[in-house]
Amino acid sequence: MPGNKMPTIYDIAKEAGVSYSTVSRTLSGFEFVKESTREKVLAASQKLGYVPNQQARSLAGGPSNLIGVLVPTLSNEYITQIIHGIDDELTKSNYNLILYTTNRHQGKEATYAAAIMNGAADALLLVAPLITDPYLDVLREQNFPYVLIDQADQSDQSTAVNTTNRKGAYEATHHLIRLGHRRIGFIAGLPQLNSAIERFSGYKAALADYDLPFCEEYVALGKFTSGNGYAAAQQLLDMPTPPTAIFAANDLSAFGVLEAIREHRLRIPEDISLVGFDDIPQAAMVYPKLTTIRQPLHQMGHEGVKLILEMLADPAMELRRITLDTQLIVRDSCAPPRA
Amino acid sequence: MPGNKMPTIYDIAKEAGVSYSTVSRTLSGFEFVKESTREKVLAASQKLGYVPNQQARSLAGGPSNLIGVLVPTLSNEYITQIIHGIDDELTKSNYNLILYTTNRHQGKEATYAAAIMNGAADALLLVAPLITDPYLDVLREQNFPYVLIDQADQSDQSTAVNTTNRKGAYEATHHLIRLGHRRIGFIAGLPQLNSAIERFSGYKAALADYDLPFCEEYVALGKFTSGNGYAAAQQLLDMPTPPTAIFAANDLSAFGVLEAIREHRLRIPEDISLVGFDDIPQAAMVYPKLTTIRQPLHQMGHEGVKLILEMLADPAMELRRITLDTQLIVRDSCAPPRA
DNA sequence: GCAATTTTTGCAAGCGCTTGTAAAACAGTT
DNA sequence: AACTGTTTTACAAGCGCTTGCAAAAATTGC
Repeated sequence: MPGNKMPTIYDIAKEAGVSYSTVSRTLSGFEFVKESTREKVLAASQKLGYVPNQQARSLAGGPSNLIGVLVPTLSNEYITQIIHGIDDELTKSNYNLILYTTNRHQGKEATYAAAIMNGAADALLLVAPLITDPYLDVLREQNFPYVLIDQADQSDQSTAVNTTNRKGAYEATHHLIRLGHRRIGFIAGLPQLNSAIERFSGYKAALADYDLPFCEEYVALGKFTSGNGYAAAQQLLDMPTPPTAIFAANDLSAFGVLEAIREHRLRIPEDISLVGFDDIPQAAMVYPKLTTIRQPLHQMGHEGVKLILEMLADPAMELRRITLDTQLIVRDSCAPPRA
Repeated sequence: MPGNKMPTIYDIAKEAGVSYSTVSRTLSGFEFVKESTREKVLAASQKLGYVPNQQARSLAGGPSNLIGVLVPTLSNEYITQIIHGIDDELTKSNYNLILYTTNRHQGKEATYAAAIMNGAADALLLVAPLITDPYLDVLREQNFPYVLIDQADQSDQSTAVNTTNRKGAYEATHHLIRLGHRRIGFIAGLPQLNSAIERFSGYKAALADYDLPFCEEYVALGKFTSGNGYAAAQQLLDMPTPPTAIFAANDLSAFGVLEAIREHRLRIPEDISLVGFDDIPQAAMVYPKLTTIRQPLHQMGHEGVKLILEMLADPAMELRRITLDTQLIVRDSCAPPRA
């Protein structure tokens, strides 16, 4: 609102002795501008310290050079890391990032999506969105470029970046089985998220493959937060015959489990083993260091950006789906069960 | 760019049977609109699913409803936490957040500032900026609303949110002295940052107050990163008579110190004590849990936003400076020195 | 060296909105 | 019922930029 007198293309047109449309042309696309003219314009804009007004540019039909990033929350380092990856990759382009956090008011995702399509950004990156909302359809109908990160839509109609959630969970469980555990608890994630569903499925598959019974009682809802993970673990630990190992669907809930185990005066990994999922930075810092399934968080951000940039360059780009590999990271939180 | 046909105020004007400026007036400011008219307009805009076009609005002189947040990097949880606080508080208002990361290209801060003043955002929140750059002056000259978070400018001419860095560092050092340490190493932060300077100053003051000599050799440059903290600690630990305690100017570098200590096969806190600064979430999760000085990271974000919102509401607001209190958090990384 | 091209430039219109100003509608007075 | 004084609405202009179209300049071929 203040910003007294920034130079406009008119100013630099006058300075360079050309018309404003010539200025516009040299500055944005470079169609048919004589080299000498271009230089004059560039010099003038340099001299006056010209900075294009994005609002005007985008209003007039140009790009806003903004990519919207929609995240559920900022309180989870898993999200933060992905954003970090996005930001890294975006910095290489000349797009900027506009961040929307949806956790508080729900239903806000749809509003945001509307605002974004209304020119606020050129494209949208959705990080772990709740897919139940119908705004995806709107985006798709309008042919607005977007990519899903860590959440595929059931209908398979969106370009998305995912990881091998099921396989990862399978490996985590298998790791525990291999160590000799037979009573393996599972702290489930938010059932609205595909990743949570797949991890659960991986857990069950491993159990089945090794002829271990699946017990409903060994499953508790952690909702991907450490608070709920703590509560869920309490529930498991208070059973008459508690599990000898726990696989938490994400690191954050694993930290809650850690806390609960400690309160029960049990030692890790001697008394009980624990595996997480995500490998957020803290996982390597807690004591004992957490064995977990690594998701390439940064890379997920990178790939998402690359995809969106491609879509922007080629609006007719066909649907794409990238699945990144997860990896078992063995650290100090697992051991064979007590004899 | 796609987004076929979003309804505009013209559409809703037609629908409501009033002129477009009436629509504009009821939708933004509410000056003198008859109640019945307002209702008609609101109903129409509801019906058509109208979403204002921010670009146009701001171009025409209205606010963009965007707050720019300029951060040096996203790889430090200390920054992330502040952003989190900012975001929380912003969500309550109806501003959105546009994020600029400056780490990669340097000198980018100035470019960003220019773009922002050029209408990209209504105000600017600068988190721990390097104050050497001259763009602050530009902002001030143009009377553009901004607030500094965790970095006061020397000239005391900016509204800012700070913490008691000096006092915190003093207390950290004092804590160590009280435990009986006499050789206390210091891992310094980035000397361009005021916080680093003040923490150094607090360290020296405590030494002086308790008649401990200040030794240049006990000071190593950690630059606020864990990698550099590690290297700095190596340097200290390899001295003929190494310190019995180390005060790291931030938690991140303290983590590096932790690593280095471990490699030297020393135990914490038995062989050597360690204090950090910031109290990022990891501090409570590492082993041993880190004794540190807490900065109210979230709150810093909150206060910053509150200030900026006030400035936006009252452009003539006088300069303001808020200093939040730090707090010594005693955990498990300190003990008296060996006999 | 001139017409026919082709490249380059300039003008006008318009993106969706705000806002100053003028006109219209309404009230309250005599 | 005419006249003020208000409240409410409509019109026009313009924010800074892009872009289609037409005019101007440069280039080519003969």
